[in-house]
Amino acid sequence: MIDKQLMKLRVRDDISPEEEQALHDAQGQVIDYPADHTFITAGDELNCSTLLLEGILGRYKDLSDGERQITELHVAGDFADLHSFTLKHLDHNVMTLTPAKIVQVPHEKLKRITEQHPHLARVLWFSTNLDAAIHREWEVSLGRRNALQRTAHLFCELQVRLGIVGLATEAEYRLPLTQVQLAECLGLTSVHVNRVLKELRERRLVEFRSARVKIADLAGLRSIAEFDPAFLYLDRRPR
Amino acid sequence: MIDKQLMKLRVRDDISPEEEQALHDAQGQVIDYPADHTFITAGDELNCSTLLLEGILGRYKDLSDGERQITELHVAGDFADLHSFTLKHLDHNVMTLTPAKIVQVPHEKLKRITEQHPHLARVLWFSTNLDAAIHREWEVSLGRRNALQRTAHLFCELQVRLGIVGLATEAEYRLPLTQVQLAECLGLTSVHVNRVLKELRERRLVEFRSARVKIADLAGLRSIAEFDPAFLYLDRRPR
DNA sequence: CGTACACTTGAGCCGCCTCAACTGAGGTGG
DNA sequence: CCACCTCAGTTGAGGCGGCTCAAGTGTACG
Repeated sequence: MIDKQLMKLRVRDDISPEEEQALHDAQGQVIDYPADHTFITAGDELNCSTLLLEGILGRYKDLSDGERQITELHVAGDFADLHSFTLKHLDHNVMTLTPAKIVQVPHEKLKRITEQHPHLARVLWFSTNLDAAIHREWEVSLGRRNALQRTAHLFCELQVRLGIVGLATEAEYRLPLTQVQLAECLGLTSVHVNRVLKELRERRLVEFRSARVKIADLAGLRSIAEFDPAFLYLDRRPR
Repeated sequence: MIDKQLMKLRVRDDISPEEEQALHDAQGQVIDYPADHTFITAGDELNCSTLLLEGILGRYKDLSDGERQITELHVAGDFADLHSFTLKHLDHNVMTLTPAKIVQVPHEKLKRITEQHPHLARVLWFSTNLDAAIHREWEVSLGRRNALQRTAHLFCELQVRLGIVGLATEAEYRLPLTQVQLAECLGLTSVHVNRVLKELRERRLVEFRSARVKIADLAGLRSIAEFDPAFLYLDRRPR
């Protein structure tokens, strides 16, 4: 059930059979959520973390004028709030953007892992640092890339991240998000996202339609986005 | 020498005398760097982390057109690249924005801490998650706040972070950054930062001049920025 | 067959950028 | 001691990328 999480971890690190077992044993309740459901609210006291099995989640913050910024997307295999293990409560909300299946991992079991499996603990620590690296890349997009580059960059990022867990090829992947949700990731309005998607289509780079991303020219897409997958740390760490 | 780091950690957590000793013992070489010096470049293989004792550091990425985005500022007491312990190399550069004194902490010693001091390991893990929370707040600023709010928000953030280590009062703090460097944090041009600073001054909220931030109206400043210090996790974590 | 919701497109506006000129404070060498 | 350079900061004029407002189209679902 946590095979996608293991695929993700094993891209970057060795996971021994004992460590795999420890992860298996850490699993708690499995839950299915509908789309558009906020299941963690900023400030809630948390005693378990959420491992995503299927679907797409978003971490987000709302402002008083109703604007929303999604700060990271999560795909199958991601821990959506592993950081709540050390933070105890979150500074942001977490919602489903599509219907989603998750499994809860009690913090008590994570604590035991830190005490009994130091290497696995470091691997989990790495996972939260990878989330931070994704945040940094989004900061660069939001601060310095224009709407076209920013959108292209997000499609490139998701192609790699979904590819790791077998949910994307170089040519396409399923992405059941609305243009409003994309806009909330990109710091744009949905109207402008719509125009950008049109331009990406007309330039024969990528087509986003009916919940699919069809990449016509991956090299070209990466080129205009200045996409460098280094921030996703795809190389293996020495044990 | 690491007293500011301990001040920072103890705002959020209990640090036992043994743990304090372990941190002391982890210290390696002390180095003084001049201002404007990039001492970690993306991709460099790293075997120690950098604890900042004095000065201000910035994590940043450059784009091909010469634009730069600073993704986080570091102040005395911060680990500037504790995450390099799990990442092994960084996806971004780290530079001094002012003259700075740092102490290196070998990864080998951090590894020993994860094996012998699980609680302290979690505290350090927390520190990197706090950096991620700061990244998220900057994403919100860059994505959804206008130039005035964004600038005000940064001044509020630094007031709290410098206050923790005794380098800021509610009324003022030293901040020897240029307007160009501020612009690189804020995703703006230095010309526009200059106009924003003028407006903040004219509105009697905050004055930034000759390396000092003088806060005329902290409540007002926080109000226009919608600043909520919750993202800095100032509450104590149960042991 | 009506309602809701995602998407699409046009027209006009505005926040921030670009380009450029100028001021002022150090620092340095003749 | 001053002429000169450099670099941070300041200000104005004009342009443009993305926003706002508004009116559509398409489609799924009751």
